[in-house]
Amino acid sequence: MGRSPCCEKEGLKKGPWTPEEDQKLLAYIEQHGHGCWRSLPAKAGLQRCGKSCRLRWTNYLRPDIKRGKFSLQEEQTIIQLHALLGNRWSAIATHLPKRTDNEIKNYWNTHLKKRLAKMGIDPVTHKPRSDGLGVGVGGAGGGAGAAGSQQHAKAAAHLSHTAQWESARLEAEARLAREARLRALAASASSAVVAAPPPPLPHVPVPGAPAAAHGLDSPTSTLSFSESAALASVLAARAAMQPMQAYEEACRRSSSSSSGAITSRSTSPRTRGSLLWASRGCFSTAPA
DNA sequence: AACCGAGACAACCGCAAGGCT
DNA sequence: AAGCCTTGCGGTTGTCTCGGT
Repeated sequence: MGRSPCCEKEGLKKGPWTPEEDQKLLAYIEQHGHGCWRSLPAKAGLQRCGKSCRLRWTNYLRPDIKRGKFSLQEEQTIIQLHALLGNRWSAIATHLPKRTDNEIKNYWNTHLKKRLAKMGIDPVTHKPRSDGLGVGVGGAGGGAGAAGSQQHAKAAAHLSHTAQWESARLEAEARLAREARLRALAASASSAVVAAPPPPLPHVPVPGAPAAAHGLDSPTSTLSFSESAALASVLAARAAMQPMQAYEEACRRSSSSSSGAITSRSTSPRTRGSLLWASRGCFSTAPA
């Protein structure tokens, strides 16, 4: 269980990546694939550690990444999956096409967590806070009274069981899918190296459509469409017990004061630059 | 115009799992 | 079986920008 020594070397650059570095990394991966990350920086002429290169590629440079604000559908998916899986961002990213775990994690920490807290929902347990905030917003039963609380407890027990089962199933499915993908990659590796095709146009999801229905894997996806659909059915069942209407209502209220977007600020300059760069066709498919 | 605090997000750090020798 | 190496993951930090004063 050793630890990667790649970052211990001296003389390696850290901090934000420059466009030149991005270009070098992209060009190298387009031509050769990433191969062994540890040896990549030297081959690509980068003064970075392999880990840094891998992160940059995974979270930023990959051509199959969608950037920009999250849709309401995506937010709901994140919240529901977080309720099921907790902080397992990679598993959550599996069900959000073209989103990276890092992006989802950041979005949760900077937006969703705060908003849920504001609504009186504990972002960790996804249950209404005991301080009385957010009445009628969270909880399966949602109502007051003995019958309501009994129903709530019943539903909570069911959810707990569902979450445990789903968590174990996800792990197994992810493992199987990963193996299948590796086999497929190995089979196609020889024919996918030179002459990368033109970059695909960014996929624009249909608002309101289930993520799985896009038929596309997320950047970190390890599950097939049918597997995603299976989880989607679980989510749908759970959604029936979740106060998502209240959440949507809260979103509408907040969006009316923040220009429709969930964020109070529009796309950041950094993101704007990335989008501009992507739109110029700097991205292209590359063997992973 | 300058300063300051908050928000947003890219990037880093350290740990753990799993493969390979 | 044991140790090393690579990769993946989640938590945290650093940096930049914007809005308010």
